[in-house]
Amino acid sequence: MVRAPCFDKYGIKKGAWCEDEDNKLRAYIQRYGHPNWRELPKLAGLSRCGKSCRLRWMNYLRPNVKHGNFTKEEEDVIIGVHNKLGNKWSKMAALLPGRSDNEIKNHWHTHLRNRVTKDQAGLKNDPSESLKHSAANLNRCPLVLNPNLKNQQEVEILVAVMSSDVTSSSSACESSPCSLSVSDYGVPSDVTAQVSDTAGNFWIEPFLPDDGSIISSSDHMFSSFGIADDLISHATLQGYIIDDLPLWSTN
DNA sequence: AAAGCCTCCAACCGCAGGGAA
DNA sequence: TTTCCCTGCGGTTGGAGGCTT
Repeated sequence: MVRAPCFDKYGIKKGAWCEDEDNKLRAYIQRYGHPNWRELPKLAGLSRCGKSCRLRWMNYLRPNVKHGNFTKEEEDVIIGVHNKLGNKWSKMAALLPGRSDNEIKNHWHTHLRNRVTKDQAGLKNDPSESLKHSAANLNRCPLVLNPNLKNQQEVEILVAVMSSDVTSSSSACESSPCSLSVSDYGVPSDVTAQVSDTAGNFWIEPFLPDDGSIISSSDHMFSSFGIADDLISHATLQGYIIDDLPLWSTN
């Protein structure tokens, strides 16, 4: 189910990755990080283009990346966000720790699109029912219900804002959800300061992971939490990074 | 058994945005 | 201000494996 390996006219390898290549890429990134994807393949001894390396890392080799079946809860999140924002796979990936945008996109096209089309066909006789249905999808999100979640209130706010009309989100951002300070969410100020330092170093220095999980989360959250950028403060999100917990458990 | 069709997902491609020079 | 470079995003494709006839 993968493309057959081949070489282009510049000697760049394309197609499926072999285990040896994976090991080289993983080892290099774990040791030096990825300050420059373009240079990385040369330095790591890979006959690949930088883009290909990045993709392989983000979709497959990254620590904590999840493979296999999507849970009902994950699917509900995807459907809910898709209802609100359309094909914003990276936004969905930001809300589903461990899932890549590519995987979400594939899952949508192969499983969810048809399901949603069917649902909507069943609801189209009553447009108001359709709206209720999409809101219900979001409100069923496990991140609201997960009892283990530490920053429950923050997530509730995120979901509440997402559930509101997108067209009003800019004005809404000027009101309470976006203007709330870190302390408003119950994140200790000393911890926040700690994280801010870490975040600052993150941009300057190549990361040198202890266990990989930290990399995963900070990389994930800082680089792609576009929805949160729009709707809630970064400071709020940093709470998740400290804990390095998934937003919800998937069993 | 085998030929043709379908499904699914890893990987590729092109473009847009942001930052540096 | 403009140009160049790099990264990330989203659409699309290739092809292995499963299914149907």
